[in-house]
Amino acid sequence: MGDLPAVGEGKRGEDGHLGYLLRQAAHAHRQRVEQRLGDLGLTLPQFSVLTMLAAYPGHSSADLARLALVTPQTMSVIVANLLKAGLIVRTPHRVHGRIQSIALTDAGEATLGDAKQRVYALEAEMLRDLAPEAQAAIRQWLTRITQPEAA
Amino acid sequence: MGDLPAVGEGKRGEDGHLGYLLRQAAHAHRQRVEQRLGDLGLTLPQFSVLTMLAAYPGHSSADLARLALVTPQTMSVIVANLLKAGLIVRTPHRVHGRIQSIALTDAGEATLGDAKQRVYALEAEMLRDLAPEAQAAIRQWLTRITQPEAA
DNA sequence: TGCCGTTTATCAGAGCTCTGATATGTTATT
DNA sequence: AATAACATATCAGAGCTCTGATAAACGGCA
Repeated sequence: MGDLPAVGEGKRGEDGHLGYLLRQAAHAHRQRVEQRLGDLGLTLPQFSVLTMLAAYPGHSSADLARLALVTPQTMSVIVANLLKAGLIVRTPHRVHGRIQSIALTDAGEATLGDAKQRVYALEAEMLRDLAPEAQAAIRQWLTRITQPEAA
Repeated sequence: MGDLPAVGEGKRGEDGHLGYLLRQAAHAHRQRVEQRLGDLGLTLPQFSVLTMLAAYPGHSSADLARLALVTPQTMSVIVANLLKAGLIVRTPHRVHGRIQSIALTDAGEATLGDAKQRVYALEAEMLRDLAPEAQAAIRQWLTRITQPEAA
């Protein structure tokens, strides 16, 4: 029944299917991030949401969902867990009675500051020894296939 | 409180963080695949497992977990759902009393054949109009950051 | 032979993600 | 003013993914 190939060999390497490579790369990165964020009790999606809130404060869960390209239900779960951890607070919107504006707490700011250093160091590692043209090609491609029209 | 950027603009585009771009690209691809596989009732992880079993038949759930870079528990869930759908079967290993060898059923083969055409067409779309050097750079990078040493 | 470490499989609990459905509040149309 | 359309939030159910713990079967070594 044949032996199994090692990571990076044959179909598990550069000859593999792009979807497979893409999934594994994203997965490996997430694992590395959450390993380094373990003692902060922060997941990668949670880190993303905190980062978004720091850049665009006062927005709603629905806004964040659009920003992260996830459904409102998904964002609702992440927001609930951040609330439970005391890293964000929700206040009723002044004008719109249904909207809940979200902002970072002091604890949220502090945790985000800690986490950013670690995550950004990891990102620099990913690009180490990469030619500028290669970096540009990768960024362009990732951006392109994220667009709905790339279908 | 400022407006939100559109997909592909500012931090949501080529200037964004790599981890963010990587996550969104993998996510967008998965969504597109599962949309096209919807009538087969197949998810992307399930498709991956069927493909692996076609290439390396007779292996165990633990083998598949190593192949897909996921934990045995995760693979156990996927295998259970494929069993429930009748796309795979498990038989006790001849020599080793604990191992369960897994193989595709006829239904599994047929479903995989259907799915492959759609998924591969999607992959070709992702690479359309891409220079060979850019393709190579992307494949190399994805392979590299999947390796544990890329940390 | 008997114990120890490894491998396989599985149970429990948690977070992220989806689709589908429902309730409520806002805005536009008639 | 009443209705329709839209946005926000939430509940329910499902699949994927993890960590941690447990049990069973195999292999090697004292």
